[in-house]
Amino acid sequence: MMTIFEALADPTRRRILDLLREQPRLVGELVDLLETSQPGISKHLRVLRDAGLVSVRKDGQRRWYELRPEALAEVDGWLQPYRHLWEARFDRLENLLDQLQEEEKNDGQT
Amino acid sequence: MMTIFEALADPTRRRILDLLREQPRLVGELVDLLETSQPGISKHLRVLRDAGLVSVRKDGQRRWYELRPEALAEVDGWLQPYRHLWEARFDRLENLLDQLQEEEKNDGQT
DNA sequence: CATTTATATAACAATCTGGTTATATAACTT
DNA sequence: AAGTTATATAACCAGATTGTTATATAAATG
Repeated sequence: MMTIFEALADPTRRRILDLLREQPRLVGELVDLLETSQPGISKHLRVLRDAGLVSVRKDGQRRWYELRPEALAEVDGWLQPYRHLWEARFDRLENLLDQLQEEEKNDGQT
Repeated sequence: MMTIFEALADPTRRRILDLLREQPRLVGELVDLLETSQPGISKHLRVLRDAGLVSVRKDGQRRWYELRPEALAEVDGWLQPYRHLWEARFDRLENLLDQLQEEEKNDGQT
């Protein structure tokens, strides 16, 4: 079975999630919005479902697919210990830029 | 070329990043710490390098691989518009649990 | 009831992935 | 200089992934 990370690796699946972020959608809507055959979309939806990223609700012959954003907390959790590392770097970059700007101002005054 | 999301899909590559989070490492160290052949590790490192997730520094015949955490900001950025969605859900769950606990307390008193 | 519609699954082909072994390359060591 | 060490790349293979077409299934419709 696919992990969340593998599920997110495919760009079409990420687009599906982006579309479901706005609202639940029928399979047919997603087929119209993306350029992949209906069976292709159904297969992607199954992967997303198995990974816990979406849920389905039956409505007669239709299927409403809905985002389950909680599933993304796992990715966020993995990312967590890295966050301060890149934020620290951006802070340092910002400081450097501030400093350069400061120096330039001083140059202008001499 | 592989995107960051594809690079992160492989568990061995995620472990490499986790190890580099602590400190820069030589290829040989990673080979010892993970159970994959040296060429296997080198191939993963190339993928990570192409994705911008690590950088290399030559040191004689050795190569120090170092984490480039800024690259992960892209993943964080993709995740960003989802964050409030799952946080809202967790908040609601918390409220529900509080409420249940409250009701239980009241039941005890009757 | 026959037909159409919405979706899922099967079967298949092409490509990609991740691993391995063998080999190349360049830098140390003796 | 010859041998050893660290790493990268080539060549290859098995299995996975993604896409397609054909088909199954169940619900809606005339």
